[in-house]
Amino acid sequence: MEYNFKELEQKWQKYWSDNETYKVEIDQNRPKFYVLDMFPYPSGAGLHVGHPLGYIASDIYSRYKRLNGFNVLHPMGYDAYGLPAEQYAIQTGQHPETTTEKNIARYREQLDKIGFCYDWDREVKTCDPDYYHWTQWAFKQMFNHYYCNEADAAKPIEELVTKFETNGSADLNIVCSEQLEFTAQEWKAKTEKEQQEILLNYRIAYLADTMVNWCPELGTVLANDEVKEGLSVRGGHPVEQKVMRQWSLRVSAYAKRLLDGLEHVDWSDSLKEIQRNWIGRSEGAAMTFAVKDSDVKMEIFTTRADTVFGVTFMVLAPESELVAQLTTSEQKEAVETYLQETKKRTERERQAEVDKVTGVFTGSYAINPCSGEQIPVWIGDYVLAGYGTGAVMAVPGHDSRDFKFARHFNLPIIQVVVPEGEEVSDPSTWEDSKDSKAGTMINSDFLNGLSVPDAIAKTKVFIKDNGIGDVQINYRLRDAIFSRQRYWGEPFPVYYKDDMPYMLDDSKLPLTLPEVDKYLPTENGEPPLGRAKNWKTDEGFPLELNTMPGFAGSSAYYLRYMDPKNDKALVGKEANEYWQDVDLYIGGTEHATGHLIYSRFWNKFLYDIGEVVKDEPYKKLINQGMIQGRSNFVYRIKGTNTFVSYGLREEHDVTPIHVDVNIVRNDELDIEAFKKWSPDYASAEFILEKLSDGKAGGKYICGWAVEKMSKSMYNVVNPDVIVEQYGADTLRFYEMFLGPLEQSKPWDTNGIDGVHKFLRKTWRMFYGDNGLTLSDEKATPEELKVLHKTIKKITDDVERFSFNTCVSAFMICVNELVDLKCNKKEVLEPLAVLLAPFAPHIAEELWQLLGHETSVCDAQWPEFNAEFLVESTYKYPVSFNGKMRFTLDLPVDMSKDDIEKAALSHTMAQKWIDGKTIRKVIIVPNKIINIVVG
RNA sequence: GCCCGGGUGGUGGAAUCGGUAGACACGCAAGACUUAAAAUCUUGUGUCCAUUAGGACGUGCGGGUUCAAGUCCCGCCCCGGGUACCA
Repeated sequence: MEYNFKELEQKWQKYWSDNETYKVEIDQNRPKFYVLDMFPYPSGAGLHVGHPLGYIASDIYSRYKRLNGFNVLHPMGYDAYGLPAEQYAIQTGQHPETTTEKNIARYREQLDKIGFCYDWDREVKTCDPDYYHWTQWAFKQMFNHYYCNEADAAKPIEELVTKFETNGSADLNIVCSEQLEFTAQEWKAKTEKEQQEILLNYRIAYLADTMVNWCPELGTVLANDEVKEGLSVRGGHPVEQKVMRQWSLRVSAYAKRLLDGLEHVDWSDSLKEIQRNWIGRSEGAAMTFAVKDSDVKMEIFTTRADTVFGVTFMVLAPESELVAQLTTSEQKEAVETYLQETKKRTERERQAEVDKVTGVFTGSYAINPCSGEQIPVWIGDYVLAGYGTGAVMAVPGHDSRDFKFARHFNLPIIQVVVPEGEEVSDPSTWEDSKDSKAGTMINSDFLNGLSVPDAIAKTKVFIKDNGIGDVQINYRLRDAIFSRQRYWGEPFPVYYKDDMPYMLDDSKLPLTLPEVDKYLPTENGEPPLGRAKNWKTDEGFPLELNTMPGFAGSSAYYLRYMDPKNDKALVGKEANEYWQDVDLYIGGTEHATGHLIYSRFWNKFLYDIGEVVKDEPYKKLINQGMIQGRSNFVYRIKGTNTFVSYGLREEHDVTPIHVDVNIVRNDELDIEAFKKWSPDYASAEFILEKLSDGKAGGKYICGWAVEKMSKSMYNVVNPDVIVEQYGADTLRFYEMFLGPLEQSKPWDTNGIDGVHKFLRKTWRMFYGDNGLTLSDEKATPEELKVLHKTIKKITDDVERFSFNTCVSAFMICVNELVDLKCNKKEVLEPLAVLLAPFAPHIAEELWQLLGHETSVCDAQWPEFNAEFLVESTYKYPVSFNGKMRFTLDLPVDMSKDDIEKAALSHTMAQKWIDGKTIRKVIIVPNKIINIVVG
C-alpha cells in the first residue's frame, strides 16, 4: 500500500476531534507543562508559510512533553482587535467584527490542516466581551491602586486616602507624576473634584495631561513602542508631539522590577538586552543649581558628576517650565522667536537634523554648586523635556553634544579629564569632546589627580554632604499611553462626573462596544464612540469615548487560557495554582519592547494584588526566526514578449520580472502555467537552457532573490498548498529541516522532496509491495544500536530545541534500518513514538498498524539504553602535526603506550615519519592520536 | 555612533566540551528499471593538481595562543536585528 497522506491525515484529524484527544484538564497526579504560542492577529491575507514555524516547534515540544508524562497545556487564540480591520471598516462600512470573524475562521481552517495539538475548548478572542470583561476589570484594579516604593508593590488607593487624612502628603515614599505637598487639614478641606484630581497623580492607571505621540493620519495617539523613527509602526505615518489629556499606565513604577526580573528568566541574551536598553537604567547624581538673583532652583541629572568643574553653561529643553521663569526681559523676544521656530519643527525633523545646532540664551545665570562660578543658562532643543528633569549641566569638554553647542555659540570649553595615554591640551584645538571614562581629573579642585570612577564616587559624597544633591537612578522607560481615539478596541469601564473619571461598578462589566453609524471621529473631533447613541450610564453620566490599545488584550491572555470560561475571575485560584506560568513561550522578536514589557508589567501588578502566584509570566522564551520570501524571476527581452532562461540572460538586454513562485518548481518555470498566469503572457515565447549536447530545448530556469515575503513580490507560499501537495507531516518536517529555529531564513520549497521521500521510505519499512511486513523477531544488535543512537540524539536535540538536526537524525536512522532490511516491531514501535511529535498523522497510522488501539499521543517516550551503543573498538584518526592522515581501529581499553606503538608501527605512518624526528605523541583515549614530527 | 546576532561547498545547513570540516538533504552528473515519462534505486559530487596512488589548499580578512582552531584571544571587513540627541 502506498503512503496516502491525504486520506491518512484526514482520518486522524477526525479521530483527534471525535475523541477530544487534545482536551486538557487539571490533573494533580501529573506535573503540568505550559507551552504557549504568541497568538496571531488574524489578517485578511491568511497564514503564509512563515507563520506556522513557531507553532510547529511548540507543537513538537508539547507532544514530546506529553509523551514524557506531563499534563501539557497548549492553547491558541486570537489577538482580534487591531487597526487593519478598522481601516477596512472605514473604507467599506463593514463592521470590523464581521471581517475579524471571517479572518478567524480562515485562520482556524488553515491551522487545523497542520495537525496541531491545541485544546480549542480554551480558545480566547480579545474582542469577545467574556474575554475583555477581564481586561476592563484589570484596568479598574490599576485605577484603584498606587505604587508604594517601600513595599515595592501596588497598594489599594484607599490606604493612600487614609494616609492623606491622617498625615497629608508627608513622609510618603510612593510613585507619582509630580511631587505634591499638603497637610491632612488641607486634604480634608478639598472638594471631591480636587481630591480626585490629586489621586490621579498616584493611580497606576491615571488620566493626565501628557506629551503624547499624536498620529494625525490614524487619528489617534500611540505608545512609544508603536513609533519608530518618528513614524507609526503600523502604516508609517508621521507622528507629532502634543500635550493631551490621556489615560496612561504607570509602567515606569515597575522599571526596576522589570529590569531585575530579567535575571530570573530563561530568554535569549539578545532579547534581554533589547529590554534592558528599552528600560534604560542609568545611575548618576541629581544636583540642584541655584540661579543668580532668583529663587528658582535648577534640578539636573548627570551620570558624570566628576565633570562638575567643567560645567560652563546650562541648557533647558524648550518645553521646560523653567524657560518662562528664567527668561529675562532683555532676552524675551529672542526666546519667544526661538520657541516658535522649534515648535514648527516636527519630531521627525528634529531627529533627522541631529547635527543642526539651535538654541538661545535666557539671560539668566546659574551658580555652580561646587565651584561657585556663574554660568549662563541657555535653551537648546537637543535637551529632551521627557528625560531626567529637562535640564542639563553642559560639560562641553567631555560631552559631544555640549561640545557642538559650545562651538556653535562660542561658549567656553574647559578640560577636566585627561584621557589615559594623553597629555593636557588646549580645548580650542580639539575636533571633538573627550568623552572617555578612563582618565585623570584636572582643573577640578578637590578631585584633581583622581581617576574618573573615583571622582564620580567622591563627588557623590560631596554633593550629599553639602546638600547639593543626591545619588539617583533614572530610567528611560516611560509610562504607557493607554487611550486610543479609535473604535475597534476595548471600551474603558469609565464614566465622567464633574469632568472627573470614575469606574463602573463590577456588576456593569463587561461594558460592551456600542454600535456606531461610521467608524470615524465625530464632526467636533471626538473619537468614534462619540457617535454611539446613549453612550452613558443609567444615571446619565457620559462614558469614556476612547478605547484601549492593542496591547491591552494581549497582556494577560496567557492567564485566561488557564481558566477560559470562568465568569467570576480572570483566572480561578485552583487553575492558577496548578498551571502557574508559561514554561515555554515561542514567538517573534518584534514584540520585545511592546507586548513582552507590557505583559510582564501587567502580570507583576496582578501578582502584587494577589491575583496570580508568579511574578514573571514567561519562564523560557524562544524567538523563532523570520521566514523571508524567496522570489523567482523571468527575464523578458526588452521590447518583446520573449523570455530567456536564467543561464542565457546575459546574452540579451533583459528586464527581470517577478514570477509567482507557485508556478516554479526547483527554479524551473512551469511554462504552461505561466502562459495562463496573465493574459499578457498567453502568447509569450521562450528561449530555453541549452542541453548538454549544446542544442536548445532544455528547461526554463528562473533567477531568484531573497526578499520580504509579500504579495507584490509574488513569493507568498500558502501552507494549504504545501499540505495539499505533500501533506501536513511533510510541511511540519520541512519547516523544521530549514535550519535552526531561531535563525531567519528564506522559504525555499526546493528540498521539500527530500523530507517527503523520507516519510515514504519510513512508510515502506512497514508496508512492502505485498502488504504489511512487520515481524515479531528479536532485533539484532546492529538494529538496536541504530535505534538507541537515534533515541539519544532525538531526545537530546528536542531538549535543546534543535529540531533541524532531529530531522537529519531520523533520516540517518531510516536509511540505516532500510540498509539492514529491518522490519522488527521491537525497533519500529519505539521509532513510531519518536516520530509522533514531528509527524503525528503518520505516527498514529503506524502505531495502529503495530496493533495499538489508543492514540500514539498517550504512548511512552522510549528510554535510551547505553548498553546497545557499547563498542569494543574505536576508529582513531591519526594526525601528523595536526593533519589527519589515516584512521586506525583499536580496542577501546588499549593503554596509551600500546596505542602509541600501534600508531607508530602502522605502515601508513612510515611515510610521515620518514626522515623526521618524532618530537611528541599526543594520545587522547577514544578521541585522537596526534604525532608531532619535525 | 552604541548594543546584540551572524559570515562554512552550486544551495539549505551539520560539527553540542579545542580533537577526523562539509553529517543530512536539495541540486547537478552518470547509470539501472521503463516503449517513454514520472516514481524508485545505484554511484559520484568543496576547490585545485594528478590516469591512478595520492597531494596541496580550504570555515569573511589579517595576526596570535595550542600538539591540535570553524570553535579560544586581538585587530579589521561585510550582512542582519535593536536603539539613537537618554545628559
